[in-house]
This record gives sequence, C-alpha cells and structure tokens, in this order.
Amino acid sequence: MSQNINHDYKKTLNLPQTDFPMKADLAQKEPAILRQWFESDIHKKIQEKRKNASAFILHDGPPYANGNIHIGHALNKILKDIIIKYKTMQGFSAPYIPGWDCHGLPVEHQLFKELGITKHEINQVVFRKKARKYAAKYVKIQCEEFKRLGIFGEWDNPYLTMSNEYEAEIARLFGELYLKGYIYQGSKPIYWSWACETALAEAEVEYAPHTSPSIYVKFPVIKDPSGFTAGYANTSIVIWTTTPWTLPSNLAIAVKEEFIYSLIETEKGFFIVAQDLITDFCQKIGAVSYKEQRTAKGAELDELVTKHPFVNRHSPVVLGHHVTLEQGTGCVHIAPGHGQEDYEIGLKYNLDILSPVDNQGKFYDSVEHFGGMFVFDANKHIISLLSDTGFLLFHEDITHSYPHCWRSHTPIIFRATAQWFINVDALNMRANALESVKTTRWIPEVGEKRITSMLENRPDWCLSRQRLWGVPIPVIKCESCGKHIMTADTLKKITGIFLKESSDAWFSYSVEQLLGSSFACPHCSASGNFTKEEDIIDVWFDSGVSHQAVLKLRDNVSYPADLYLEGSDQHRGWFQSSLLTAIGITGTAPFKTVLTHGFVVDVKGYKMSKSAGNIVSPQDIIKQYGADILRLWVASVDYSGDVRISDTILSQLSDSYRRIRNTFKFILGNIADFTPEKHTVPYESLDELDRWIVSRLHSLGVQVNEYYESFQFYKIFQAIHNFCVIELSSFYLDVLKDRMYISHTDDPLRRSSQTAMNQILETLMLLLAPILPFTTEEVMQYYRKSNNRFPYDSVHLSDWPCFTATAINKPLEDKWDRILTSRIEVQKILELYRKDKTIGSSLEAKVVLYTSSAEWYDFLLKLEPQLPFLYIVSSVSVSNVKFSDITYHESDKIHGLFIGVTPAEGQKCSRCWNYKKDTDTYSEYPNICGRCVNAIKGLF
RNA sequence: GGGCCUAUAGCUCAGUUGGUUAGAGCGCACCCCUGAUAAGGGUGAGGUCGAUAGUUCGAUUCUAUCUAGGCCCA
Repeated sequence: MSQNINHDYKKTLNLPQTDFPMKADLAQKEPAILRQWFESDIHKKIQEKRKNASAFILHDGPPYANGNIHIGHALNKILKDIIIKYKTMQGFSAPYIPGWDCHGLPVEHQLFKELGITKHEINQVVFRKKARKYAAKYVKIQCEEFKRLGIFGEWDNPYLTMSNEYEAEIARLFGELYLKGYIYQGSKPIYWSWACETALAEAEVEYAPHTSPSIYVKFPVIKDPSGFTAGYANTSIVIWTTTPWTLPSNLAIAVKEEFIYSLIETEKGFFIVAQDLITDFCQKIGAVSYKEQRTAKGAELDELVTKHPFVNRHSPVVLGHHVTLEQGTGCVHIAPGHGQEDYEIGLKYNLDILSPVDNQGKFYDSVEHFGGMFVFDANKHIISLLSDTGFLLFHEDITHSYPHCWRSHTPIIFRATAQWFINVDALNMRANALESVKTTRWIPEVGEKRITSMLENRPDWCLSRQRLWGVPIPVIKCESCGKHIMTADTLKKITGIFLKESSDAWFSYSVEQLLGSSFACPHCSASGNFTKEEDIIDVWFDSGVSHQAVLKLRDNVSYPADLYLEGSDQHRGWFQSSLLTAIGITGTAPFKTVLTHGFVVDVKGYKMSKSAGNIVSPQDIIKQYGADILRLWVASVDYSGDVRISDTILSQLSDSYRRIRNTFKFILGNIADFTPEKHTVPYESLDELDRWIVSRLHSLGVQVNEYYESFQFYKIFQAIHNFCVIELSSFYLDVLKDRMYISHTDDPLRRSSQTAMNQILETLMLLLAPILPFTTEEVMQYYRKSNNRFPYDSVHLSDWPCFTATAINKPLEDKWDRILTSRIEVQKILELYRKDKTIGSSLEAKVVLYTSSAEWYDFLLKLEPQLPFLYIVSSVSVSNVKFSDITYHESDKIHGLFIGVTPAEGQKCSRCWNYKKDTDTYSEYPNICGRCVNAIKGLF
C-alpha cells in the first residue's frame, strides 16, 4: 500500500529543480559559449564599461609566429588571462593586447626548409614577402588557439612586430639609441659557411664527423717577470690545436687558473704543459723520459709572454675558464677572431680581433705566407712551415665531431665580421638598469638575483644578424669617406617610408630613392656613392622595444606596464632586452612588477620532447577535457617552479572540477523557487546555521582576494575546492536537505537558507569566473533563467563581490567548529553500528550523549533540539548522567564526551524518513509524522 | 663545467623561527544511501619529509656533500 502513498508524498516535497546538466561536456559546450561571446562582442562591452576606470596594464610578451601553440604558451596566456579577468572585475581598465614576434630566424629557417633553397637562390624582397605571409598564417592560427582557451583580448588588433608602424618604430628606436651614443660597430666571430657564403645561426649548424690535423706547437717564452722559467732558457709553452689555419690570428695562450702546470725537461727541450697531461704529451712527441723541474698554478703563469712561431708578434698567457684537461696540453691557443670563447677572452684582455679571411674562406692577400689560400688548404702549408722552422712537435690526423653547414654539408669556419653593438656601459646603461632592477618587484623574489647577475656579467649586445627577414639596420655608408651616416634627418626619411611601405622598402629602393637624389654625405659632402647596411636587427630588439611600439603608441595603454609575466627563461631574454632598451630610451624600467613562471614538464619532472614522446598538447586536452580543465590545471599548480602535467593529473583535476560543478548544480536546484526581491531574509533574521555559512563564505572571499592579489592561484583553487567539499557538501548542504525538501515552500527557515545559498552561488560563480570562464558563464545563464537575478549579460561583465567585515563572525565560527567536532565524533560511532548492520542510514539512529564536562554539557544541552538535524539522525539526547542500558564510546577528541547509539525509536515517516513516535497517528495523512502534516497543510 | 632553482603520502599542495604519534583535499579501499543519482554521505589505509654526513639533548626544518630534474650560460 505504501508504495503509492509514498509516491504521492514525494510530490509534496520541494526537491531540487534545475536543467543545469551534471555532465559538463566542455569540449562541445565551450565553442558555443565562445560564439556567444564573440557575437555579442563581449570584449568591447567590457572595455566600454571600464573606459574611465584606473588602468592595470599587463603587457604581453610576444610568442614567435611559428607553429601551433604548445602547453607552455597555454600556461603563460592563461595566467595572464586569469589576472586580466580578475583585475577587470575588480574595476580596473585592464586591456589585453596580445602580440607576436614575426621576424627572425625561426620563421626564416622554417621557410627555407619548406622552399628547399638557400638565401642565394631567392631575391630578398621576394623572400620577405613569403616570410611575411608565413608569419601572418601562424599569427592567425595561434590567435584562434588562444581564443579557444577563453582568453579575452584585442584579437582583432594585436601588435605584430612586422606591421609597418612597428617596423618603423624599431628603426626609429635603433636610430634614437644610435644618436644618443649607445651604438657602435665592432667585430665578432660567427658561424660562417664559406660554401654558401653566408652567416649561419646556431640552428643551421649540424655536427658531423670531420678529419682535422691535430698538432702540438711550441711558443717560446720570451718574457717572464714571475721567474718561473728562470734558469731554463729556451722554454716553450706548448699548445694543441685542430685548426692550424687559425694560427696566423693567434693573439694569446690560455691556461686555467686552478690547474697545475709543470716545466719539464725532455730530450726535445724544455716545455710547459699541464701536469696531468705530461705523460700523454711525452708519448705524443716521442720523448722517452722527462724531468719535472718546477710546477705552478695557472694563475701564476699569467705574466708570461711567448713569441708567435711565424708571425712577428707576442702571444701573452691569459686565463680562460674553458680550458680543459681532456686533450692537448692544458694550454689553449687563442684566436679571438675565430671562436666564441676566444672572443670572450679577447674582450676581457683587450686583444685585437684578427680574422683575415674572406667570404669564401680564403686568407686576405695581406696574410704573410698564406695570402689567397683557402683556409682548409692552408692547414698543410702551415704545418710544413712549422715543421721546417722546428716549432712543430707532433702531427696526426684525427676524426671528430665538427660543425657543418646544414645546406651545403661542408665544414664551417668561425669568422669575425663587422657587427653593430649596443654598448651596455655607455651613458651608464648597465648601472642604471641594475638600479631599476632594485625598484622593480620580482615574483618570485629570486628573479631579482637572477637578472642582476646576468646584467652584471653580460657583454655588449650584438644587434647585427646576417639574415633576410627582419628590420634592417638603418645605417648608410658613404663610400667616398668610408663613414657611417645616421642623422635625425635620414632616420625621419627612412622611418617615414617604412611606415608607408614596411621595411621591405630598404631592400627594394636605392639610397637615392630612400633619401632623395640631392642627399649628400654629412661628413664629406660627397653625393651619389652610398651603400646600405645589409644586416638586420636582432629580433630580441624587436620585441624588446614593445614598451615603446605598443605601450607608448597605443592610446588605451600606458608606460610603464604594471606587470610583465613570462617564463623564467626571459630573465635573459625579453626582460633584459626590454629593460636595456627602456633604460636607453626613457631612463626607466618598462615594468613595475615582473612575474615569472617555471616550465611545463612531464609527470616525472622531465622536459617534454618529441623524441621522449612525452608531449602533452593543449589541443588534445581541450578535445578530451575542455579548456576550463586546462585552465583549472593552470590554477591548481604552484608555477614558481616547474609544473607537471599528465593524463592522470588532468583526470584527477576533472574529478575536482565535477565536485565544484555539482555544488553549483545542487544550489541552482534548491533556489529554483527563490526570488531574491521577494524572499530574501535580512541578515539579522537569518538562521544561525545560515549566518555561519555566510560568515565562512566571506572569510573565504577575503582569503581568495588575498590570493588573487598575490597571484597564488593554486591556493584559490584549494580554498574554494575545500569549501565546496568540507563546508558545503559534507555538512551545510547535507544538513539543509531536510529543511529544503521537507518544510513548506515558504517556511522562513527554508527561505533563510535559500538566502544564504543564493549568496553562496553568486559568490562562488564570481570568484571562479577568472579561472573557469566557460563554466561560470554557463552557471550564470541558469542562474538568470527563472528570475532576473543577475544584472549582466555575462558573468565577465560583473563587478567583484564585496566581502564585509560585519558578515564575518569569528565567535560564531568558533562555536560551530565545536559543533562540527562533536559531529565528527558522533559519525565515527555511527560508523561502528553501520558496519555491524545495526543501522544503515543515519536516520535509523538515536544518539545518546553523556558528558562529564559541565561546559560541554551546557553547550550541547542548549543545542539539543537542533542536534538531530545537524547530525542527520532521528533524535539526540544530551545528559550529564550515564544510562546503564547504553553502550558508550569515549570520544578521543573531546575529553569527557561519551557517545551511545541505539536504533531510533518510533516509526519511519514515509515523507521525511525520520523515525518519529507520532508517525501514522494522523488519520488524514497515514504513515507520516506531525511535522510533515503541518508542512503539507502549510502550517509552520 | 658555471650561475640560479626544485625535491614532504599515488596526485596537487600545507607545515616546522629545530621539539611529543608530519597535515589538507583529491585519488584509493570498505560501508551507507538511492529524494544532488554516470551524484551524495561515512570510516579507513597510505609518508624512513630525494640520499649521505655533520652541528645539536633533539633535524623533515640548520650546514656540507651527493643524486635526480628544470631554466640560463659555457
């Protein structure tokens, strides 16, 4: 019989009602929400709303317009977007202008690969057109990929380093620095392919086996103020090299400070070599025995000067960190024009940079003995000269890994060529930069130390690139007087043309076309004999000046930026290129705060790579889980170090997401019949339980605010998740079911709880909006459905919720902490009886509390009527005497509390499922209790 | 090889100005519910705090070295 009746009673309950789907289906749903956003032009509405607000400027560092986005891009852009969305809701005008780095090698290299040609097989202007198109293609692709992540910004008007305005600005700023005196021309060794007659970038160099002559050469000591060789005339320092052709450019010999060097006597003469390599050395040169006469640390040898074996020149001993004991003699031949490390040492010791080799790898005619020879051919001539003059101690051929040109597959050479530099010490640039680092806020703090040491040690910034795709160095050379020309006038003309026609104009026009046919050299007044600089500007300069090209040129942003936010690798990259150019141009740092994040690694902490097969792509995550899950991942990790990602991590995260989502669903269902204007209960009249949760909610809000302000998003996620799980799901909402379902719709207690839930829903929705823009938008749509509860078309147009000190009631929270502790203790005992099948549902139980503590007794006795609801049992009795028929269990958390559990008395009410003594005593309403009768009748 | 950083339960994170049995949530196991239901509730099991040595009455917390990993250089 009861089946039917029960079914009817069920109809009298107020069960949750909502269409909000439990299943998120983000991969399907997000694109629809995106469409709504873009169709309604939400971004414009947001900007419109904040038009007159004070500004928060997060300046975007541009990724390369090359390839699809990877997980690192996603991490970076999502972090930025969370901040932008938060600051916007906080009431700031926080425009986000995304940018792309369009020039440079990554694009150029990729394009050459696609075209299958070298730079000599294509006209530069034609190539640049293709490069421009190529970059534009990837700008578009990445733009769509970023939009898919739910990132708001000026996608229709991003900054591109290849736009005419930007290119003109690059050239203009180069000129500004030039005219101020920061820029000079020097020379520096680079990878050079003599076969292709071109400079190569690191990425264009491939290593392959190559056979080289390995020779040991004597450099006679001719000066020795230290006295190390005193009494041993005719002592030589012995060097080892596999590139004899660089010997004409030898300018020094490097030893390592801490190594031990020996002066040894052999039948072949007196030599200085590293102690650890004596045996090997003697064997090589065929010395049968040796006698170690003296030893000294490398540091003590740096006053020695030797004589070059075939050039009339001295070669001093210097100290070099790159010297090793793996092979050779521990004494390294230094030719600053033919090697990176040699060059660095050259800078340090003020050595000349000799590199008498032409584009085809031939010695200049001026080189004694070897003029006109191809360097690799010169090797054997140099060896025989050394042999003939007695300086050669040993010679063999060795095969080793050697850099080759990626196109011609020929061995490359290092060759110094003329390059443009920024002198980082001119006008105190370095000192000023270091000073401004101190006044910048670095998050995490260690960033300051990192960039400081890098700035202190960095060499001058080489701006020249021997490439095709980029902004040209806008310098003219007068062939009549040999001087470079760069004036305010030439700069104005050149940038004017760039602005109209892009920097391609440099390559398609003659100097006369660029500067006018009447142009005359400001140095010598000659006209008509000019050449253009051929190098292009380092792409780091392009992005480095975005603080001018974007923040200064656009009117909705301003200089300096409040925040730069990039991966920690940018301490050397963009942060530094931005800082140095900003110091040179404005004298100030371009940023107030710099936030850095670590790198994304796999589940074991290893970096991702194709070969390791451990790449996790944002595209796959979006397809499988949705962008909100990816965003939640970003918000769940401490990005100050490296962050891990894997399928397990994501799938656990989607579990947490579901919990949050279901919390929204449950509350939506329970406030379906709640109209705020009509039903809101004023704070003073709220039930104490509801005042408690409101207090907890506001405490949470205050915390979350602090975490947003300090960019600790993972703490936000944890705090909100814990709130949903601990406060809401396992306690508050669980307890509320009784009154929500069973009481009459208009029961004040029910309306009180709905008032609280309404506030909880709205608050959580807003707190999470920056992190979960799609889900919160979906929640908002359902929230708005029944009544016009929410005043905005989009959750992202909303203001940030206020958290008031008056709503936070600490004494109340403390009181409820005690109640919750007692609840946990009761639940442990209930579980004992559940295990032994005495009870199933907790409503089948009666709880009997005995306490020997007067304080706890008073506390609990006052609560006695509410405890059944709070414990979700049918009845609770509180007593200060023990009953003999009850089995008590002593609480281990609350001293002096004893808990007994027995089956509930009375009969189960088929409406509210509580066990009540008055169940089935009302003839009109069989099987139910008095409380339910009243609820049905509308009495409360 | 150098500079900087990271290392606490399966996962994401707390924590300790050095001091009794190192915490949370998730996940997992088991139980309950079937009126949040591809949901919800409860209980419980998980850690020699990367390794070693030292300082100390006492170290996960301090020092040194090492190992693994990351970024940037060389």
